[in-house]
Amino acid sequence: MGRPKGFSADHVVESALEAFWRKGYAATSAQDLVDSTGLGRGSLYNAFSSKRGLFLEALRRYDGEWTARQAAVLEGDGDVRDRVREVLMNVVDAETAGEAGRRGCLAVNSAIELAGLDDEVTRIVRGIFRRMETAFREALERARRDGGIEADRDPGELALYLLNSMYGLRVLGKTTDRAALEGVVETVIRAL
Amino acid sequence: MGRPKGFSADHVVESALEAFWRKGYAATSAQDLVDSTGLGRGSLYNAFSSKRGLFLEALRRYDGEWTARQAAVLEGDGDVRDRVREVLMNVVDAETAGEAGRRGCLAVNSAIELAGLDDEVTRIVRGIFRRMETAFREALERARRDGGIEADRDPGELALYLLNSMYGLRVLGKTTDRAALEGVVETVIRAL
DNA sequence: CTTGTTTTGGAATGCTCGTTAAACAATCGA
DNA sequence: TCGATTGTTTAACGAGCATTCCAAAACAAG
Repeated sequence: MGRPKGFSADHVVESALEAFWRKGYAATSAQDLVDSTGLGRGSLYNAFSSKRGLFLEALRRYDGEWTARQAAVLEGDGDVRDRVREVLMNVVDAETAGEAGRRGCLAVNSAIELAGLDDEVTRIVRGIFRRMETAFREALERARRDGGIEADRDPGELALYLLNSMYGLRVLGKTTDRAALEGVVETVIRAL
Repeated sequence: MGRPKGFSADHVVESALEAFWRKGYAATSAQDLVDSTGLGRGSLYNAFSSKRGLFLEALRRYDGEWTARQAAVLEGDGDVRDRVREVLMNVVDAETAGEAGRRGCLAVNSAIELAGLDDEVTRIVRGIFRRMETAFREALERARRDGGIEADRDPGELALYLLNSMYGLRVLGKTTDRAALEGVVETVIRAL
């Protein structure tokens, strides 16, 4: 009953995600969201209850898309080093993609801007970090059983090490050229 | 000539630095700066020309203090791994310092929030990154001459690797407990 | 068609933002 | 002592903020 919505909530969240990703939470205004989603203010506030509500939705969407895709790479078959390289090179690619590049990772950006200041954001970000850490760890555990890495290495410690390196790339990616980032990726993998 | 200033510019920049460090650039208001520095608005805008001007000053101060201190550790004597460990553990200490902790690194925070959006900020941040990278590289070059690390390693590549790891710690530090961060530090150093 | 319900677009709200203006206070050289 | 100069204080500014409200519009059910 009632008038049907004239927009797809998925598409709106996607547009909002783009805006928040590019400028951060505080610097993205309600007007920016109106412009980027194409909705009127009323519709926006009717569908999502506030700017923060829309942001949380966008952050969850980011988790469901980008994080899921990266985790899936680690769940695939093949040498663990190759899979880790693919994940890290996906980051390098994203950061050096020209027009759409240098946006960082929304989870990292949000951790820097809002962790410790907004509990729900902190919770979601922690979830994203943990999800990637688990994906790394499970890939390393499988590799250890298959002889892909030596038996005396600790998959848990190495997983956190890889997570640390990956998020380091998101920071260095802001100012560093592609060749240098590729060098870092190789050095990181050599330690496995 | 004229009325003398009733405040120390150094102290004001220091207070502003604390405020920007805790909440970021956009989320720190002019009122926040008035409160944290104790100056009136007029005096603030008379001494520094704008919120952005004060922020740039704070960022330069951060470079002159924290970055300089970390670089100095790398210039000291002793095993290069011990010196690198000290630098990385300084980061872990800062992130897990309770009340004053989890603020991240102002250069990293600013890179995430403003790199690519503000040219002068980008320039300063790039300078800070380069300064730390150089400090790492020179320490590694000395170690390679002294036999501290093997002769076939590339100090330039390793320096960027360490920079990457250090800034990764600033991200993970937002949500990760101390023991895990210490584990990362050891894994990073083992790769040297 | 009417009635009930929901969405829509945009004007309007109160508030806070970064910044400026102006009157007043403190110091200096003469 | 007095004018020139600079710092301080506070009120005020226009702009933009997130959010709310409301009348018109679009549907479903009866």
